[in-house]
Amino acid sequence: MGSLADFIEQYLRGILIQNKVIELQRRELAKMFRCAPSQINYVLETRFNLEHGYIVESKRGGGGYIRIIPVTWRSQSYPDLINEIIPNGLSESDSEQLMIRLVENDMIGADSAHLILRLMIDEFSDVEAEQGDFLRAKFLKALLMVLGSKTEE
Amino acid sequence: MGSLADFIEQYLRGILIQNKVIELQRRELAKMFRCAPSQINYVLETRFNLEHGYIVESKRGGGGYIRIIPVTWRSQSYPDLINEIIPNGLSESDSEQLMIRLVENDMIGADSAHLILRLMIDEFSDVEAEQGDFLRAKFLKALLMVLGSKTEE
DNA sequence: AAAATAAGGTCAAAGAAGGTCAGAGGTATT
DNA sequence: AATACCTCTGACCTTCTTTGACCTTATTTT
Repeated sequence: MGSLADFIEQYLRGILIQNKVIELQRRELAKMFRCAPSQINYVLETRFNLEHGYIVESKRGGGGYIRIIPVTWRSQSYPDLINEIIPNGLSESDSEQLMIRLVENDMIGADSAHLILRLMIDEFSDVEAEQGDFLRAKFLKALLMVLGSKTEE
Repeated sequence: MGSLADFIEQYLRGILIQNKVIELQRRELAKMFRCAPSQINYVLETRFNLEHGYIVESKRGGGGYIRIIPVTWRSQSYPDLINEIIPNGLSESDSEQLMIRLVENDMIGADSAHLILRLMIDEFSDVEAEQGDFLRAKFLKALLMVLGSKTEE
């Protein structure tokens, strides 16, 4: 049943109940669980990625660390939803159609939609066609991720 | 935990909250932190360079000193400011530094910054280097335009 | 003016983290 | 049983920090 990865995951989740953010050293954690340091990376990659609602930051060298920051989305599986809705490339006209749908589905306000569409057309117009489509998609995806996160400032 | 460089950085930032400009002696500071004088240069180069928003001046010889001067962005209209701030290309580490400055200048919340940075790295990691830098810059520009418009949903 | 002294600057090398990836070994699915 | 998927490790890589030996510049003393 519980694999080592599962235990490490549980341990980290436990800490996250008490703390808003985790900051730890890969070496130390690996030592604590008597495993290879790269095992920690495995746990982070498979259980604490953005889709799962976590941002992982790290620094190498002396004083290095790994930091885990939870993100809350407006709904569970929000990232999945976005990935479902947005294709890998968006032409200008694709973008327009999609923005209309997003407004209809209450994912963004009408005013924002106009601005976003304008930017998707203007800002990326000087980018080579295929790159542009690609960038538009990436941009919209990321934008929705940010807008959909309950980070509140 | 924090490296020595981090502590020295903290110390200097603390002083900068009280004073508009810092003037200090490398030798003294090194003695205070019991480290090699060149360590001070390291801190200045990595944490108080122009990209981080500081100008460092110094003089050698008797009566020598090191001066740290914070530079602030000229406040202008939002779109102009964005264009002024963001260069044509942003490497991953450029992005990190810039995000820190954006937070320091209250242009975005700290939580959003972490998320945006993660997206800027993840979304373009499979793009060829130079193109990636270019796309990151475009991306951040457009993103700030949307986030900076208070259209409310 | 020359010499001594008092700063700060540079750079390479060692040390201290964390990252990556292929492959071995398990477990589950069909 | 065969295949596919998940876990785990170890060898090797990249990045960040810290120090020390040596260099340059400014001031003060002789």
